[in-house]
Amino acid sequence: MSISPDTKDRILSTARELFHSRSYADVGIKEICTLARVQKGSFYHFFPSKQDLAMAVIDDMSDDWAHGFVAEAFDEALPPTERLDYMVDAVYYWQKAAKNVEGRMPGCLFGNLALEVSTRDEVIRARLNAVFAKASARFHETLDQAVENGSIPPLDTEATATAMLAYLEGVILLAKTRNDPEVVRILGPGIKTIRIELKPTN
Amino acid sequence: MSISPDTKDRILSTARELFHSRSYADVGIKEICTLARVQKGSFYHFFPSKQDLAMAVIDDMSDDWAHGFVAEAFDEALPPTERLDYMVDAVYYWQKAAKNVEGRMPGCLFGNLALEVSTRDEVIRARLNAVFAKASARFHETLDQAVENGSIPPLDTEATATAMLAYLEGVILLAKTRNDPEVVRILGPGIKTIRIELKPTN
DNA sequence: TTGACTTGACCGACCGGTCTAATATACTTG
DNA sequence: CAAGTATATTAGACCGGTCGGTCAAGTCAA
Repeated sequence: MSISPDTKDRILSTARELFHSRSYADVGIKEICTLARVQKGSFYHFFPSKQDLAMAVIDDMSDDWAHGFVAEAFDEALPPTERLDYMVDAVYYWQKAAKNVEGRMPGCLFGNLALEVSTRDEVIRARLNAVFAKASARFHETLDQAVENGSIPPLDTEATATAMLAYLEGVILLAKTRNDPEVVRILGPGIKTIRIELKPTN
Repeated sequence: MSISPDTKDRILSTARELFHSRSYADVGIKEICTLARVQKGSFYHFFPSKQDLAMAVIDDMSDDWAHGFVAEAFDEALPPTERLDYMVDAVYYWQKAAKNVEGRMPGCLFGNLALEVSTRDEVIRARLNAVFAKASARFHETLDQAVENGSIPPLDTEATATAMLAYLEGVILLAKTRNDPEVVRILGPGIKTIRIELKPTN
């Protein structure tokens, strides 16, 4: 078989799909290799361990997000409130599409991995935490702008931003457990009502 | 060795601890047996499979909750708003205590299992869904009473109840990823601000 | 010729689960 | 009560399969 320049990419995207639609522990390297049409030796040429693969998958998807629908959702041209709507809609349509293809709602890869491995693997946990921190920062900017232009009353924008991210993850968790993307559509709008008040600065 | 009448209970509580502090896939039956001081033959005498064990663990913990702090939190004697505070506080102190003992925040067993196995195991997924439905029902009652006694304006109590549960799970997810129970204390109060409006009944 | 990449056999450890034999308890009799 | 029997429980060796990971021998392009 000839050398294909995209071997690493094939491994990465295959692993990403499998980890997302099942779980970290449930997907073996052998299975990834088979689906990616790669031999084990090649795999370990590119990734020293399964843990390294997981890190690469996380980075890969995080980048895709940052340059994909997250960038669109948090477009500075959009009014702050609409950005939240956009985000919820994007999650809804994404999960719905995924369910139509696979029959099951995969949920959020980061959330899935976080709950599965963060008590066992400090390195992965830290990486996932960084991804969440970045996501939270986008909400934070949005809220700061909303407060600045007066569209919402002052509040603890940093805490509320994190709260909104938490809410989104929680909604996805429940929707996945119900295997019903409609949960996202119904509960999603609630994200705009979350408020954490400023701590009195005395 | 003598026959001990609580073999099944030992297996159950050991499995519960291990599943909670690690994950379903990461904990083997052999390890459970060793810690519970039980032989494999005995294990499979009481539980036909690992899946059955998981179901039993879920039921076990669900019952403990229902008769434990959930019953206290949703005590009808408490004003509805205080019940939400109680719930958040309980989660906070519980997670904090667990972290002090084990060094890591275990999060919510149900949430953990839901994200790990619900794409692979319909039976467990359905059971977890039922547990969430029961929890959501408690929030629902609470909100109905709050609306009834006028302490909050009318809203879609059913959807909001689910949204609150989602928020709680999301907060726990983020806290676990940060391995910091303080996240629960800081974001927790936000649960009372979540509102999902009634759909216009036309 | 070098070095990146591929091949696929191989490794020990562990997985969930099975099985037979032993043992303790409970139930039935005389 | 004693003896015998059925049943519940325990003991632990054993099974095929899979796990993450290794390795020596190639194959290719530069």
